[in-house]
Amino acid sequence: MEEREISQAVIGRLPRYHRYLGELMADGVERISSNELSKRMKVTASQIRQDLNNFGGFGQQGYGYNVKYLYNEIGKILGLDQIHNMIIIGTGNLGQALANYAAFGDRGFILKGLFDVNPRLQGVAIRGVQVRLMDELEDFLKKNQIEIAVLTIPKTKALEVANTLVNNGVRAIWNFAHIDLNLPEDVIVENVHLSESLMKLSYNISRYNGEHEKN
Amino acid sequence: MEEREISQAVIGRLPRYHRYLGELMADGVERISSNELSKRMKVTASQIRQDLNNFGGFGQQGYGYNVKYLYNEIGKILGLDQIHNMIIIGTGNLGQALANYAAFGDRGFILKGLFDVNPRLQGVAIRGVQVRLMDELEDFLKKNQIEIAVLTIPKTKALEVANTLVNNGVRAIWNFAHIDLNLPEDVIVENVHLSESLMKLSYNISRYNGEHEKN
DNA sequence: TAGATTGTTAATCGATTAACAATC
DNA sequence: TAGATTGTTAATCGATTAACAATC
Repeated sequence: MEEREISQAVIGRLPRYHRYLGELMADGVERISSNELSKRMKVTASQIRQDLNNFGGFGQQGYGYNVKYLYNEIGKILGLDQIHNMIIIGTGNLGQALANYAAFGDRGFILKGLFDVNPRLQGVAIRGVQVRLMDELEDFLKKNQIEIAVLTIPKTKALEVANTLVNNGVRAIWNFAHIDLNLPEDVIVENVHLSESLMKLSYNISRYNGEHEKN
Repeated sequence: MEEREISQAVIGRLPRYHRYLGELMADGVERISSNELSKRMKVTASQIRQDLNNFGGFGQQGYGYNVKYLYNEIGKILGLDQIHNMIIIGTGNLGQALANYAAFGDRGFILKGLFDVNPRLQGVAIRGVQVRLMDELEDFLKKNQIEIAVLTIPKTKALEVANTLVNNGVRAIWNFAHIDLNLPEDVIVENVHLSESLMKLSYNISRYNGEHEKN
């Protein structure tokens, strides 16, 4: 049962395929060839076919791909057909923004709890989920099966909290803290480092200004 | 003056070097070798040296790198020594979260304006910057030199607003809308597609559950 | 059947790693 | 000077693209 790893480069492109296929579906398009999709997405048709064939043959020669079918299949590959129980740690601006982002629920990411250190937030409810204090976290985790935790807290507390999460069964962390969490190998960490994203933007501005000439 | 492009793979790593060097500085570390940094960051020493040497020789044989100097040099490469005037379009939860993120200011990203369609937000101030209605946007852009616009609005309006921005001198867009903005080549777009990030997380959970076996 | 388009193998390209001479 | 470590060239690895036979 030797299984070749699929590269993160490929995985990183799947959500974008999924998005485009969703749009095509909404536009009532029934089928699409790799060539036409390639034009819309500005990637090569070759890459699309290679990427998809990591997971199986979803198309048909001479026809192309059925949009709805491919959309669903990619959804399954991404685990969007499953329910994922989720909590958010840190109910500041960013935590609230994510809590309010209803679209996550549509994709099977169910918000089960909100936590914060600030007692003034205690009992406040966002989308029907009330904010709990951090000292309730461990107990809550023992009583509820939580798969994903969203970390929107300052980096100083992030590692400590992450360890608590992992020790109580959390399998995956969506990390917005500006720190690399060093956790056991089997814990999935997906980082969103906003300041690093802004720095890349900044670099590219300077590049266009010609500030990177070597002399 | 032929200039070889530096790959986005390299650029993508610079902010992380910068972050680690900042931490080393805070810890009072004066110098570091590529080898020791490689252990901390879990990348190869070779990659660190190759990456840095795209921009010049910042180290010294037999000594390593001066932490503070390298931190500053990478900061310059990333354009963090420059002032970048910035506005945020869409003052919902996410827009507010970003507006409140004070650390951006420290790095030279100055919040000059906030805009929203919702009249109830008009005049509300966040960090001393008041929210304006969208119909003031064009006039505001003509009167102020804005380099970066943060787009935290629904995807339906994003492209239209982006065009207005670009037509009025905005050079770079930090795009949080779930859409690919097709803009002129010289406009820098840095996408933060949160739902795609969450899908990657989700894929990796399923992968660990062994749900991706081919049979 | 003829045309279209996939799935897949082979070729190319680029990025990462290894090795080592230069030099502090 | 001897030891350490860079800067840089060469080797390897992996990802992307091209090509085309298989097949709907």
